[in-house]
Amino acid sequence: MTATAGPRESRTYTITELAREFDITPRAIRFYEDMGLLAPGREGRNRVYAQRDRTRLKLTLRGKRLGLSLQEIRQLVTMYDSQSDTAPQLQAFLDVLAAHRQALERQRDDIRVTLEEIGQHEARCQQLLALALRAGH
Amino acid sequence: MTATAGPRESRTYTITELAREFDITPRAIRFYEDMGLLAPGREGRNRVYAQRDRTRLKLTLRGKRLGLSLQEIRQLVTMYDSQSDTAPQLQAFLDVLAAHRQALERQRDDIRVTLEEIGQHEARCQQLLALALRAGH
DNA sequence: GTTACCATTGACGTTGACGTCAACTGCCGC
DNA sequence: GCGGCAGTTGACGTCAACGTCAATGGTAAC
Repeated sequence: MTATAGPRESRTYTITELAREFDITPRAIRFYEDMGLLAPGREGRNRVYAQRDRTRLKLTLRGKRLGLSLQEIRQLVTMYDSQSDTAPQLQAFLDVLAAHRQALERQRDDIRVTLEEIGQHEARCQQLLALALRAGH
Repeated sequence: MTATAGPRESRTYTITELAREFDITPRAIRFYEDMGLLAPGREGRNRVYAQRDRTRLKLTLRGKRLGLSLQEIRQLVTMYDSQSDTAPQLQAFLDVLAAHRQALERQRDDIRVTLEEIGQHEARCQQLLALALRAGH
């Protein structure tokens, strides 16, 4: 079996591989682990990251880009992973999801408005630039 | 003139008024001033905020919700305000705008993806919740 | 005129998210 | 068997964004 090691055989990653891929430092990745966001396997003392860890790291960085704190990200990621089954748990999960949905929708509106404003500024700048070039000519 | 003081007569605001309106502390508003984001007038020692200041504060908070640092916000706001007129200035402004547009579009995509995921989780939770309630009955 | 209440100005404290540095280990090539 | 290099674990430093506290000042109410 496993002749020549197929391509989707659950690749693993080293810490610097992930660091380079996502353009962060190994220190940051270890810090995320301290914060409970990652739990990679070990090979001796060294960390080995599976696809699952890589995905969680990706989610973490996306959360950061959205302005979430690491604690909030941990809440979300662990809730995503853990299988809740009792009704109160599920309801609590739904509440958290609704809150995040609301925050994201507000943020989406902020972005929409800001993009519109940027468009206006760009148009105005283009006009002024054309004028300046014609005058400078 | 100015009988009964018309409504859009360039109202001014006190610091706590703005703080309450935007649900932040006066301390934060003063801090934004220290960072060069606001420059309210004075009446004796006390700060008086005009519409212009209120707008800048609004922009600041929106920038914060989008994850910008106060320094980045200052760059943007002061560029918005200052009238550039030379061609290099205008070009630099356009470059900054383009960079921010790109960042915002990426963020918008992040939000879109995250909202989709939240929707999936919500649907799954609803199903499980229905099951749990039926079982618990 | 004195109490009560905002507002202001420092100065220092705090929290989150890492950076930096030191001391060590394990492995690889020669 | 020895550099060299990646990785690890603490411990401490740092920076942004405020919070908190003390001392002071104006002013409106009583």
